[in-house]
Amino acid sequence: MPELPEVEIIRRKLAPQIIDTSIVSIRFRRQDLRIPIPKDLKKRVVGYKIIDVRRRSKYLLVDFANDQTLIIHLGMSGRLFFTSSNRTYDKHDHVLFDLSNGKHLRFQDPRRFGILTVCETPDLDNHKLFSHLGLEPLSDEFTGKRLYLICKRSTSPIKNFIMNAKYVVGVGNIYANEALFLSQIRPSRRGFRVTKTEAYQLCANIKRVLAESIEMGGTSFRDYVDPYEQPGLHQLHLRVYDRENQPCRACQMPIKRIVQSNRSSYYCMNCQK
DNA sequence: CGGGCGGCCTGGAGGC
DNA sequence: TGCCTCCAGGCCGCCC
Repeated sequence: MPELPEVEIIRRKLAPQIIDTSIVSIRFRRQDLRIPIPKDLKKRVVGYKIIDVRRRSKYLLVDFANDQTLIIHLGMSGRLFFTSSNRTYDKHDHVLFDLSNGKHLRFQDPRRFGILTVCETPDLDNHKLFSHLGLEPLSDEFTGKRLYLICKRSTSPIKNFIMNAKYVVGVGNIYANEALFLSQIRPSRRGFRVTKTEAYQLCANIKRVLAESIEMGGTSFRDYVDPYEQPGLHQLHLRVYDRENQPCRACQMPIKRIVQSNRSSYYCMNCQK
């Protein structure tokens, strides 16, 4: 499941291969993703030079020289990878891009929670999918001080809070659990009960788990692979996520699983208060 | 108005 | 081996 680190890895590996090329043709096999793929997408991007590949939250952004930006979201099960032109189709290969440098990219997404759309580059921040988005966790604007100031006002559980894209983007279930473990805070603790010191630690630990995962090539649970279809290694280093009843890596107590807002939360009863 | 939660979607796992 | 149920989860939209 691609969260911020996985999307960032895809961006880094894709960028040097596709910047300065253009899309020669696009073939759609299915257009009914979470949002229907716009009918005029081809017309807006085919034939124009790719000038940048960016990331905002879990969205991958491909900028074209004609001021159009292709917006790609991988949802839960999406994959974007290079392939040979004669490879047989998987039933979930929905979109195929042929590039001017002879490479071919496929967008595959069994669950179809993904998004493929386009907008005028200058309008991106006002786009419906982007206008409400909060801070980038790896940016310098995301600080312990700011995290403390906003979570102080929140009555909701801290885990829900750090997963809320309105405040900080890109932190999904895996990394929220991991960062709270490192910060020794239980996921059920209310935002306003997090102290200033803890908020500073939580901020640092969110940055730390995201950066660690990027270094290890991301977390590959079920679906994630990079553009060369290689899985990451971070799943081997998870401290609490998906480790119910397994010993805590710090104190050996069995890891506990609870459900919050229909999502599994994992924590150590002994280490996290 | 903050925020909880249902629903979208499919494959895989587990129970019987 | 097959059928059923449940679960995974990002994100919008609904609703309290």
